[in-house]
Amino acid sequence: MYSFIPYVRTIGCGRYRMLIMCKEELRFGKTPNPAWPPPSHFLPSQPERMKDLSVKSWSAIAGSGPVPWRQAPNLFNGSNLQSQVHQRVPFEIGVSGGNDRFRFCGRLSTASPEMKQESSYERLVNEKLRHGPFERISSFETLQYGNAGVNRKEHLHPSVNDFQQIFQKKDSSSSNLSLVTVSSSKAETDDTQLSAVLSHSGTVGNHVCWHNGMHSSGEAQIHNGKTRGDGRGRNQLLPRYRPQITNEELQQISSDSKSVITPLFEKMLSASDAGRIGRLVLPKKCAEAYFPPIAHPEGLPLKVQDVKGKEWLFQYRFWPNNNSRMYVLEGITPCIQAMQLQAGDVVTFSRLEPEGKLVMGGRKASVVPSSAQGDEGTATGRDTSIPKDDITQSRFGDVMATNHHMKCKSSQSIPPINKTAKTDTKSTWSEIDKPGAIAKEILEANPVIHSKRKKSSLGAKSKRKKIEDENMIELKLTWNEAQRLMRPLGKTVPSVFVVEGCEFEEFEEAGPVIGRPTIQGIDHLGEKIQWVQCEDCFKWRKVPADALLPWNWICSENLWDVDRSLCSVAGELATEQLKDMLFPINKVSSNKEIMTEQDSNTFVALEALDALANLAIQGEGDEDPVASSETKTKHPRHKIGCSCIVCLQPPSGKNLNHKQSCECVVCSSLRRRFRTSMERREKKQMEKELESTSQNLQWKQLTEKVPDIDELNGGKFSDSPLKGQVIDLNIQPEREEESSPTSDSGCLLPDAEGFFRQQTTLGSNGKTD
DNA sequence: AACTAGCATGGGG
DNA sequence: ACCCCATGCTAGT
Repeated sequence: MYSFIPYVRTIGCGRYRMLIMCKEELRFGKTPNPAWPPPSHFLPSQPERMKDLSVKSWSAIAGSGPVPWRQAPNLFNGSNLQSQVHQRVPFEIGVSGGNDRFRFCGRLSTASPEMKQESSYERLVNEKLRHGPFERISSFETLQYGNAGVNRKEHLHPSVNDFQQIFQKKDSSSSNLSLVTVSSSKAETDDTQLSAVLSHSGTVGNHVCWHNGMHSSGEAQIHNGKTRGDGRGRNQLLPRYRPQITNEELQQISSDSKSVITPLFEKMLSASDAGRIGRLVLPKKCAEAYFPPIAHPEGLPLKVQDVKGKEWLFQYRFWPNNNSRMYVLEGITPCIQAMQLQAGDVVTFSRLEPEGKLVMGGRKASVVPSSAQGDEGTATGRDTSIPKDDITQSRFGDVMATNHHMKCKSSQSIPPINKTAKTDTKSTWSEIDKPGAIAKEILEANPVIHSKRKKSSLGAKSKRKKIEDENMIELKLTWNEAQRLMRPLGKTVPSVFVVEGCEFEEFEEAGPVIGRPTIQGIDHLGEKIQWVQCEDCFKWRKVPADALLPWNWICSENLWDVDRSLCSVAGELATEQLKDMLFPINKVSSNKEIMTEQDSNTFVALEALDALANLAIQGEGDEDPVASSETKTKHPRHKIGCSCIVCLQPPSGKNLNHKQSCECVVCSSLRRRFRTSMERREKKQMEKELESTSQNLQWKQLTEKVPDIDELNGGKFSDSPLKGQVIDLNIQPEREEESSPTSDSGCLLPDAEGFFRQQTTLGSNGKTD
């Protein structure tokens, strides 16, 4: 089996978790697939349920045709269905059965010569594929039409009956591939064009793959007299919008056996989508393809049914934006809430046939389409590494493929290839993630991963977010680097608990996620080494620079210096040397304080605190309230001075584990930090005060010389408070002072206090000794 | 002041 | 260079 199962664990550190992959596997993943896996790899044995599905999909296609927008008019309250030409986007359906896999490139709504045309994209793909084992992939014209009894001319105007007849004629036992193409134009009625590319393989166990296709014919939607196509061509939905409705979802939606579901598109909810504003930004292409055409920004009320059958009324509209449009669905909050969706989750839009109802579904980000979990190896002709920096993309491209086999492996479902062409990093989740663990992980992390764009924003919030994201990346890398530490250490058996549906492995004894902090250094030979402190004896030992040490590293684990593998052996690092290493810059000032081992611990603690404060485990309050962190750390086996993340986690505010006089590592470090921040704050405040005083003086002198504004206005406003305000708002220095110090020191203090109070509970008034 | 509607911005594809 | 779209911003309510 074409397996690609990286080592993945959900690592819990409070509410944070981590995806870790084995380096080997990552390497493997990054390696461009030298050859396309044999077709069989892409076509696993078809689960029985897929047969049903294929039938369903098939009938859906036959029955209604994959019209982009076919919602019954009564579904929108507004009856002002524009009569403008509204280009319907064709739906392509491919069928693969057995080892055959076909790809249909044609756009049958257009004249036949165009069927032969491949988009450059398709060409690219074909070129690529033709050199691989996929030579079998058929170009459109090689497929047979004969059985269907539809000649090319007829393609343009078949009736639904044609469809049905075609399918009735289809010998389902035949292993031949039949292709039915239908393009229906009913311009005389509603200008609706119907087009579809259908294919069917009679092979037992075949399945219908489908995806939404769009015309590449150059026909474009027209609105406001403008062409609605974009420069890039509208022949494909972005992969991230391709529907990946799971079988379960499909079944849920089409609980009525007579109804069939046509997945249209889906979208991951952004923060603003899921926000209180209740506006879902619709992908333009999807909106134009599948929603009713709207000519005016006010748009239309749109009835959408949720999977439970409940109907919602949204306002489907657009905003003019840069000579374009932004389509939004307004009033979605109740629906989103009802579906318990949030940012990062996915909303899906489907059409219920034959009613033509729009159906909106939701998928929690933490839910992996079940078929993606089990149907490994159904990959399309795609390559096999994870674009590390584009997991979402990968996920979308790939889960789709494994997802109920509904997507045709056609030109348009191959963006991952395209991606590959660019990045050479490729993978399918199915290949990677047999149990779906990765996908799950990724999906869970999606809000973060998917926030590329969020980073782009320039607002303060976004900047903050960006910083946070960057920090996360940094941490991630660090953790990736330390992945070996993340593995269960020897005999350690983690206890597993579940938080918000996510499994965490808690290493009660083997420690949490971060390895033993070390100090990088250079030994007398000039070689890079690192110093590590024994957890038991606190002596510093020299280990190779590349040694990755468990958090609870002790002397006996000193494999590199057997002579110093006992705690009883003296350390080779003098306190003074250590101090130099720790505080190289503050060498002079540090003379004031004698560096003690406690201090070094504090330093480590500080560093770790800084880096990991946000990661600190939240779990608190369930500890023995009597126990003091001085005598008992969160880890039973840990001792004072342990700088592991768990031990560093200060006691909660609820448990007064620390007294004001507490001298433990954490308390003293926090005390020191607080002192520093206080000093800094006072200094800043003094500076500000000085500055403002001088500015005040200057201002006074100025205003004394400048004629009064009242005088200029004939004294009309001499008593007006506006006078002061106008001045105030524009130049009065106090204004600036008001904001600046507040944001500066003013914030610092509460922060420090809050932090201090919350983290150390050294006193309810936040005072320090 | 809080909320809403809709435009503007700008990073990224 | 152009377009998309997430989200900021702000006038209006």
